[in-house]
Amino acid sequence: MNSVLVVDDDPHIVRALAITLKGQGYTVTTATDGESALHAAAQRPVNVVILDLGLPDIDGTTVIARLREWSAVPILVLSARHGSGDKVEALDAGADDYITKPFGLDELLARLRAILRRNTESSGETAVIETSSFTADLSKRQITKSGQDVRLTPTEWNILDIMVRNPDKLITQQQLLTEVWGPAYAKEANYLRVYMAQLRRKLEVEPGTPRHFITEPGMGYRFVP
Amino acid sequence: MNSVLVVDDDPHIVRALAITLKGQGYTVTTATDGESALHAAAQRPVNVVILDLGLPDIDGTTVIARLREWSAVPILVLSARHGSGDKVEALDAGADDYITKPFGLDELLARLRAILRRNTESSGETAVIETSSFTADLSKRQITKSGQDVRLTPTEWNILDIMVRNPDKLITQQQLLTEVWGPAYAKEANYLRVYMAQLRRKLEVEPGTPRHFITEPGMGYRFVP
DNA sequence: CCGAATCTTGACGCGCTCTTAACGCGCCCG
DNA sequence: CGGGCGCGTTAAGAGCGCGTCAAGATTCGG
Repeated sequence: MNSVLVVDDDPHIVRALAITLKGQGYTVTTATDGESALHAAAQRPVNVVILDLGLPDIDGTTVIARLREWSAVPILVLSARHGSGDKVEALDAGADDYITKPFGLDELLARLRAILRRNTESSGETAVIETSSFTADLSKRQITKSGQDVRLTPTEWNILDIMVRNPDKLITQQQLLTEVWGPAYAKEANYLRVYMAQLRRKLEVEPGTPRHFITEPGMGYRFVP
Repeated sequence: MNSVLVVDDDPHIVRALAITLKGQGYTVTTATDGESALHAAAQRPVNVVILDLGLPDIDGTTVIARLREWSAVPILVLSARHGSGDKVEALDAGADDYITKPFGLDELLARLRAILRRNTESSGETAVIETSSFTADLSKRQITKSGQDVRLTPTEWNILDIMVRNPDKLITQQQLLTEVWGPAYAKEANYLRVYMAQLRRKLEVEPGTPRHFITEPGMGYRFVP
């Protein structure tokens, strides 16, 4: 899922971090000097770099600067030095966070989560659902059918949103009614029939014989991509 | 330029930080407890929040969570406690960075710069947006329409900025209102109608039939280049 | 302290969406 | 075989959301 590049000149630290991170579900690549770190980062895109400043060959700040020449990958810096001069230098060179050794593993992991959260949020995951007759982009709130944009009213969109987020799953009428209109309308099955017809007319190839918005008689509806 | 909200229960620290930050060119708002901090953030959008965890009324982690309910503003946490438990809690609640007191001012400023750099980098990928009727240069804050420069008021610009940074994406009215006016104005859909009309009159070829600032009835607006 | 630009606020009309009711059809069950 | 229930379809009135305009309030610069 998330890939991390760990760079430290001490093999023990590298190994300990690698084991911990793998245990958390990260994919881990390692390097013990600046050159191989830059090489590794160029070989395979990573989601975040954990970088020790005290490397044998290149100065840590230089590594950051060289990385920043072509990559915007988040960098989390480790350092044994407590002086604030190093911190300022590293952060201004383009690092995203800075921890001084010795550090708690839980803190490192928390900062890692914070960095990754920021990153995935801003890049905006594109959740796109495709069917044989239309395409739905949930983040853009946009529907396309054979190249043509389809306009949905708010209520239509609410229903579609729920259906599409639960593919192949049966959704009872009460679920839909309470989610869209509120619990007070749980008995108004009429509304559903009207709006399901609207959706089918707008999105199905043959609204008469629906292929994606399936009625399960007596129970509810089912969306099949 | 960049606005900072400083929250700390110690007025001395608040004042010292405010003076330092203003000296760096930031616009500074202050608060000495959680409630007024949330209120201040709701009144007017800020670019970053500096938050002390030890507030007299609300727990710092709760303040973070309440802020995160509606805002993605970066949060830099200060704390007197060194235990890693607090750090993990605050970071997982949605904070972006964490410094323990006492801290060096230069380190604080460096971390602030790192946070703000991240924020503007990720959003400001394409500086220039072109459409069939006008050209927008986000870094220069300049709009050109058929060779002629167009003057936009600050509010007009804020709206255009948000729309243009999210092309083809539907932006709900609440999103626009909270981003531009603050969450306190989330219900004032009137403002949007007025300003959207202004933008269309200034930027669209036919303001009556807009091609770039599209209304999605009942949902929001969409910018299509 | 004054003037201009900008923001806020209210009123009005139009179009669209939601609501609601009526009708026909097919299926299940008596 | 016939009645009832559930579902799909259609249509029409009511209400709401949107665009527009204009005037008062506020801010900002000179």
